[in-house]
Amino acid sequence: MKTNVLLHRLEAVAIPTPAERAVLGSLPGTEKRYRAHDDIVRIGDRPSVVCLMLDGMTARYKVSADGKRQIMSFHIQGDIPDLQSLFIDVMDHSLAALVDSTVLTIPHDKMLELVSSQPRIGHLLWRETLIDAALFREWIVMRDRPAYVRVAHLLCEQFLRMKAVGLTTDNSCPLPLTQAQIGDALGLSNVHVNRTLQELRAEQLIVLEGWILTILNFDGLKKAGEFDPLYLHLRRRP
Amino acid sequence: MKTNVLLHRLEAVAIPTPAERAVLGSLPGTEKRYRAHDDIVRIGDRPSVVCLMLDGMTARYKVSADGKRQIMSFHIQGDIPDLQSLFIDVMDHSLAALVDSTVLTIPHDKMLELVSSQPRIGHLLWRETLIDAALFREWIVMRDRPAYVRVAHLLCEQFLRMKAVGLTTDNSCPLPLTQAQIGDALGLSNVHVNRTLQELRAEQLIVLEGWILTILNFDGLKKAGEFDPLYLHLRRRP
DNA sequence: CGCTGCCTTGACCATGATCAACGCACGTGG
DNA sequence: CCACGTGCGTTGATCATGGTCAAGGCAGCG
Repeated sequence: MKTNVLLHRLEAVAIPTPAERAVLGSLPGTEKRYRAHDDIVRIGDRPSVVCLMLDGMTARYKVSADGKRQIMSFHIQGDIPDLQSLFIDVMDHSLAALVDSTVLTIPHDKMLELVSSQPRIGHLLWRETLIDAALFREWIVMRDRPAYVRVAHLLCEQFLRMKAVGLTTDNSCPLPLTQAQIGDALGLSNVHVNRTLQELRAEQLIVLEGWILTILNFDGLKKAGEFDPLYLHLRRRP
Repeated sequence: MKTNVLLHRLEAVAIPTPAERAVLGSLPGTEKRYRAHDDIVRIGDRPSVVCLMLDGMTARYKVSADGKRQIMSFHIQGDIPDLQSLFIDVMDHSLAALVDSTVLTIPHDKMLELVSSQPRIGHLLWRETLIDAALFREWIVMRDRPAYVRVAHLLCEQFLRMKAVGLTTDNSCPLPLTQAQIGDALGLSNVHVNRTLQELRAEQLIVLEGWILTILNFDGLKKAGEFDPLYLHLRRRP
């Protein structure tokens, strides 16, 4: 079932009933593949589907007045980056694949049926969008910290989000981002990202090469990034 | 009816049915007053109510590692700044009154009854939280622009949000913020906010005195702030 | 073999922080 | 009614974080 990634996501918070599982499992959708750098949705679009990420990595972004790309969030499997389009007609930002990625596009009307017939799933999806917002808030705050803190913080966040969906092995996770893309997300130049990563490497906190991040000292990295995972709301089901 | 401000907010998007109006009107809540600087909810709290703002101005904030207050959003009448607590148990930030403010606290269970019995209202409230998120995204992007742009942008945003709830008169709106608070929101020092405001005044774009903002040249201010209101999703009902 | 994309390094520079001080309005108490 | 304190706005001087520009290296790929 392609919607397993979604089921898995929701299961972290509440145990689905058999009925809910059935409805989720029968959600119709079309699998689509995008190449790195492809736009999936563009600012100004009025989508009639949402995208459930199955594989790869995408980013929401805007282009600011001086032409710089500003990344506002990264998305991995189980995320529905454009869920907002269910209730807000016009996209106020774009969504692009950063590496080759697979998404399941699900028509708005099917999603609306889902949240109407299964209100609890609706609430869990609502919750997901609220956590999105929590990440945005954290990113606002982090923009005021020095580059060293910002980079360390981002690495902590990415690792824990990867871990939550089972994409980590030991202390490693995929991180298919160029230093320029990290810069676009943190508001730093690629040059400065490079220098900051070197610092973190020199301190034996991380290894980052070939799209793989390995965290050698998570406590150290957390301290470097002033990182408190509270805002991720990763709490497992009580 | 104290929930009129909420009804008014939702009416901007969809015409409520008589049943919906009735349910909204009978929402039970307790009016509470806060003085300037009071915390309404604190990071780490597990609220059992949400706060519908009736009057005044509040801000969500966190305190970063070096002790600086980081404001992430401003809230005015009709907003429910802590609506997220309906679905996320622990607060990941605090909410404070910036001036003397009045809120209506509504128990979670009443809100849950509301969104269950009136799904369309639920969807409109969901939409409100999605617009919140859109503002957060915009703030992330703006953090990369120079101080002059950031300040102009914030003034545009505040004016339009005030206008949407009917708090403007001609080209003026209340703006009960100290320059230090503006700085906390924009990631600028109070000193630099001061200098930037002087620039905007010198260019005959604004008058800002005694908590009242007057926009002398809205087009000019929009240009200065690289401001495009798309992200506010202020569209009136079609 | 020669692109092209990405990482790396060095030199210089600007935006905005910090520190310090002062003015001014307002409120409070003697 | 005046003295004082406090909060806020204003100004000047200095400094640092991180941007920009420029160049080179290296690996993968057509």
